[in-house]
Amino acid sequence: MEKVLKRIEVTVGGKTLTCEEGLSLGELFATAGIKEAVAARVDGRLVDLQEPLKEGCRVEPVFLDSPEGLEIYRHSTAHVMAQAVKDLYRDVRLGIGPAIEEGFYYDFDTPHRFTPEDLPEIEKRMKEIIEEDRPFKRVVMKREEAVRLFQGLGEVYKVELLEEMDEEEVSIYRQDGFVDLCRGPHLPSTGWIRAFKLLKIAGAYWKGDERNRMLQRIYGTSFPDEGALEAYLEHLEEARKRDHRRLGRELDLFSIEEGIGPGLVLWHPKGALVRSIIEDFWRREHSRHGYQLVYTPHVALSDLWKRSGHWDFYRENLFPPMDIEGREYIVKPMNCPFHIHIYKSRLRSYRDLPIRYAELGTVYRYERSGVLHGLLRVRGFTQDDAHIFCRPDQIEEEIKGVLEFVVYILRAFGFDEFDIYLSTRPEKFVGTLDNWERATNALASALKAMGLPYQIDPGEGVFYGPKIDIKIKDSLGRSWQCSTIQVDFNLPERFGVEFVDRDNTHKQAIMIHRALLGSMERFMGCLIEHYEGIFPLWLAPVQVRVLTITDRVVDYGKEVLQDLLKNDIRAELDDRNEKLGLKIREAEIAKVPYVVVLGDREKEGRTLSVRSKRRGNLGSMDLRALVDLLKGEIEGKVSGLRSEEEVKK
RNA sequence: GCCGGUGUAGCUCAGCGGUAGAGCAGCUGAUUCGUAAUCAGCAGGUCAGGGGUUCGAAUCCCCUCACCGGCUCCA
Repeated sequence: MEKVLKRIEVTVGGKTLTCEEGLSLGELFATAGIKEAVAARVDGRLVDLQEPLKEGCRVEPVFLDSPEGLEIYRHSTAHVMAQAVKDLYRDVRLGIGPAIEEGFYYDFDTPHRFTPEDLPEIEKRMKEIIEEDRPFKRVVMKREEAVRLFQGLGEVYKVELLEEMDEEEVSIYRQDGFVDLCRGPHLPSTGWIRAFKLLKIAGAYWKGDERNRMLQRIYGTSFPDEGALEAYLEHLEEARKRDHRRLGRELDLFSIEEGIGPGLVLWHPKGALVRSIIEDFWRREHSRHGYQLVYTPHVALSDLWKRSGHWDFYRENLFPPMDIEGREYIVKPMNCPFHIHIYKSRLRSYRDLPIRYAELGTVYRYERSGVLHGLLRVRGFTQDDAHIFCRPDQIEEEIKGVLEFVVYILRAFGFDEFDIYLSTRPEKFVGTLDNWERATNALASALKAMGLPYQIDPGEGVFYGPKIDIKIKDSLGRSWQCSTIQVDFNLPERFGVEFVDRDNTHKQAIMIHRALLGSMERFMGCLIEHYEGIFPLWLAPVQVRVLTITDRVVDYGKEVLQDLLKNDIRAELDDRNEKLGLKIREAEIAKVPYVVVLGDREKEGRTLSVRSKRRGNLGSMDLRALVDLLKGEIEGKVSGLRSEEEVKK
């Protein structure tokens, strides 16, 4: 008897089509003329192209140029890598192997210690697997069945994952003899993978918990074509060239010396100059924005830290106490208790609030040795700290003020893109639910009122209160966490931070911690990479270098130098008897934004030949014209990151 | 702290059981030069530190320290 195929209706990309029941999504796309789809979205759910169609579903193709498509592609590459590793080495047990932002990784537990030399071998095997074009086959089974399957394979980590799942049914994927527990979807077959590269080997705790066994992780990435992969590798190279540790040494900005100690920064004159310019700007803006500047000591009695709770909650980050005349002192890990004491040094009226204390406070924290990283993670650093004491009814207004301020400050450094996160109450917390809710709402409504888009990070708040974190995107599109705004219910309680209200009763004040730049160290590290070491003129440690061509013009060079200095331009003179080409080259390498070239012609006509680092030879002009040009650029805090128009404006 | 890797001249690196090398930087001298490297000479190292194996160790082994890539944590 002839089988009659039922016709069903489906919606594809908004259009309704009729087709045979049992047709796969891949076949459907083929008949509909949709090419290059790697998977499909059916009623909002991502599925394989092999899946058969169901009556009345809504289907959208997923392409490689979408984030989901690329993720599927990379996830499939991870599976191929895992197969290659299992093919090449014995006793390999699989951890997890997801796609990540710029590629993928897979964790393995094996007696074999992976070395960088293994990567080409694994890549070679991967290429073979891709060449063989094995289909990724999805199989749905009962969870117990999957447990038995993976137990039989000795895949203890997969079994552990399965045992933690609630689902009755799970899916596994097979290609060749390789089996993996996986939600999917995947590419139709291994042959779809075109360009990939394995990048690095690292240790990683099982489930990210340091109490667990450490697995070996291999990172890799894959792209739709070789060109995109090449571009990505160039991007990595570009980032390497901008590494602030490298530029810090090359530009003589700072160093971290073995004889001083890990995570302790020496600021060399040029780095210190840039830092002091930022600090001057910071102080001036804080005064203008209603903050009062304070200074506080670097050490204090340990009793202070016991009262603040740091002794209990923050012990692993404290430098050990020191005994002075029988009393215990601690090097400060934070500035807040000092600011609280200044607040408490007299009675405060509700009329006095808000009170805002700001300090570039240098703190010391013991950071585990493995986490230190250039200027970005150190043991001694200066926070651009401030604490706002206010009444509960002032929270939202204060938060708005801080948000406005932070955006203003960050923009001055050429950061225009932000990712903002609102972190809510964690499991362990102090304070009342009511307070948490009020403060969280105040943070959210301040963000809304400012029109700043944000994401919620549920449960990621600090134990003492909710917070807003602002991540900046640098010129390479990388994210850096610097700014943070935190409401604190803990310290006002512990220290009895109060004000006398209108009704003559004492009420607890609200305390807000905030840092705009985060720390001078981290912010400078970030700035160096953001600017590629080419500081905008207002920050450049040397703004102009005057170059003489012959000894005959040294006296004119000295005169020009003095004129520039008199006009508050940071200038230096290179009057060595060297060829101009060499002097220009050295100025370029030192990333000096402007050079002034002086020869017999300039001396004769009392002019300057000006060359810009970013724009090349600007030709001849007189001193006044140069100073005006420089002043304009300095005043406008022109960053040069947005190219010509900004400079010409 | 954990996993892996790396420590050789100020910097970047070669040498990987048999007397420590190069380029750049530095110093000295010559050169007076027009928009990214003038030439020559000189000097510079307990091969991270300590211990071991060996007739002999920068090289092989062990320990410590620092750094690098990750994990965990974080301004």
